[in-house]
Amino acid sequence: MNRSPSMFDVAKHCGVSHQTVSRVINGSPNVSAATKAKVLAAIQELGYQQNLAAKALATGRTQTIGVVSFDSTLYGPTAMLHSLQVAAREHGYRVVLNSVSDITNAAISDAIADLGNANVDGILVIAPRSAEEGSDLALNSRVPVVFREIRDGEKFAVVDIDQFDAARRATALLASLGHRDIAHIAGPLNWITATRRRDGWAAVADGPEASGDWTVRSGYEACKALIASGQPFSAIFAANDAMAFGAMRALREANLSIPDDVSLVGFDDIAEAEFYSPALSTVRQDFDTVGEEILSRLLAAIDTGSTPEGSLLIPGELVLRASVQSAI
Amino acid sequence: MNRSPSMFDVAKHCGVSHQTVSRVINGSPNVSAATKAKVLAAIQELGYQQNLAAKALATGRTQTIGVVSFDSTLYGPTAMLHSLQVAAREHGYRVVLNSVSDITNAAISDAIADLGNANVDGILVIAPRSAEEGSDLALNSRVPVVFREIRDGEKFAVVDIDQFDAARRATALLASLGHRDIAHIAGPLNWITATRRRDGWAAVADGPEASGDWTVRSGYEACKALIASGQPFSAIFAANDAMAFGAMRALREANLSIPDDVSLVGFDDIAEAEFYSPALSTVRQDFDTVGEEILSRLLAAIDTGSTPEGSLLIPGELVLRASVQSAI
DNA sequence: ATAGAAATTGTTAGCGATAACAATTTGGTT
DNA sequence: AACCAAATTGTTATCGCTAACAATTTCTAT
Repeated sequence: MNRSPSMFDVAKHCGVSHQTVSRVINGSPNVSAATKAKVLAAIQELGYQQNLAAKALATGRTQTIGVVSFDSTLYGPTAMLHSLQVAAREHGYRVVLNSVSDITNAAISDAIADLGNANVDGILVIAPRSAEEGSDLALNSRVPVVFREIRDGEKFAVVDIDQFDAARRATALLASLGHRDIAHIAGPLNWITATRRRDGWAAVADGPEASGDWTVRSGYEACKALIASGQPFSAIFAANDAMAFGAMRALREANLSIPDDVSLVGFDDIAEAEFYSPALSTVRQDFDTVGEEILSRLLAAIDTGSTPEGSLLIPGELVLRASVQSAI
Repeated sequence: MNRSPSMFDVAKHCGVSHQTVSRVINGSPNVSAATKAKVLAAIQELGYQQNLAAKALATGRTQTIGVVSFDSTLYGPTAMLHSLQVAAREHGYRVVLNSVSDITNAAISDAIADLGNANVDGILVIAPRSAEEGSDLALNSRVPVVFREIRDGEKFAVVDIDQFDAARRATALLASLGHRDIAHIAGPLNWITATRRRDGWAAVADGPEASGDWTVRSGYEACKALIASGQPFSAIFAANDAMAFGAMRALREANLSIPDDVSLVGFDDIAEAEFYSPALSTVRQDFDTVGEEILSRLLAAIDTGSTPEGSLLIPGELVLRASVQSAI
């Protein structure tokens, strides 16, 4: 079992110094074409691969960013991670994942700390944040951190879709169609995202409210509860498409037609939404832009050695489909 | 800008040698309780964090596995990655992601090579594999690699759901209900998974066939094509739930009732499937088990320094719901 | 031809940890 | 009290790379 060749092996193999090999690998301009070719050939021949640990130790950089994600197959976290990966690869950065299975501040702090000594150059927290009171998020990271979501009052750098505004506009759309009683199926209210969307709804509408946990089933149950409550409503704004889909089933079972009896709006614009019956009106979130922006803020902080600051809110995009109708 | 404290700083701070600090950190049994406490206090006070790059350089281990995943929000890859992360964390391993955006052998080879010099202890390829002819997958990795899917003829270690068998059983179920003409909506046939499921269907049934790209829309189009072809069928086996959902819409538009006119079976058992109208019969894949098995094979190879070998096929689980009915 | 500048190469010293071994302290027996 | 073994600590070399500087070669202009 012979160990992998090092720079010295390559250097010896073609009669130069290891530093010259290093120069070739790192694209230094001051290497003659002849030696460069020689070195490259030796690298090829020996199957040399750079040892990143050694490089990291020498430079203090790893070209790796840590990502704190949420361990689930929910659409939001999944799509966000996907977009981020694409952005990271484009910028030549690797991604180390550290997902939390619950979104408490304690769990997220732990994840950040763990990534901190995994020698990443910076950290991106794309996991949803908890709305529950309790301990603050202790951020004693030596590397810059950018969030996708922060609590009111926190001063960390953040890039997100403007959840409140998007929800407000979605609800306002229903109101503008003449709906007076607009119900809401909220997400789990220990998620900040869920509270933002709820608040956006509440800023415009007044109507019955129930909450689920983002799943289809919970949307179904929540909608049944809304119906059973006896409170009138002619429209529902659901905090995500999956729950809206569950609501569709509940409405159908109650012999309520969409959109004739009840207009319905979701949130996310998942691929299926267009194919629901009827096609679902919803809010599209541009995760690609969020990914690019959040990463570029982090990279800027890494390069300048500064602490990332400021917040960027990207508007959601209303997508109008057959599930809404004028109330008149 | 003072650099992070090193072991030497901690050692000096409490008057021991750096090696003793190392022993405390790595839980060596031969440290007196008194010094241990002293060191721990100093670590706390200085906010010392271990430098993983240095540790990796010294030990040759990183406690990190590389994962080659597929860059998408499709259910399969997403769920697989999720399960894997959970398993990795349980075993104390970090995950470095390197996703490919196309599944050619070339792209996957590159991703493996890149992870290879990212100093990972082992590599897991959970990305779907391409069925297209062409260059073989060159596996010149210095660390062990386990796959989630291999081509016939490849001799790499592999752990997967038995796609062929699951598809065969799903189709056989329809046949046992008296269906003679069972159509198939295949996935993209440049995916091995799609060919396996198609082959499983073809092993039992004979009927019209169309193929999509896993999306709802493509299932809708494929089903319309099946209907337009005029060939008779009383059941459809779709290669995933999303396409089955698209097919539902096409059937409804053609005034065909499910399951009275056409029985329908999908594949994946996504959360929504139970709430389709009618609820969709499908095949559930136990990704958690795949994740655990694939990881434990890799870790075994890492520990023993051996090359991983052998294959494990985990059966899919048929889930029977309202979308199928006897043909009689 | 030759000095001086520019380009190219080589040498040495860390980065922060572990491994292997050496040195010291502690404890138990006679 | 003296001695040996066991437990605890310290010392030095090393992992593979880059940074900083030193040395050499090559070119250009007189």
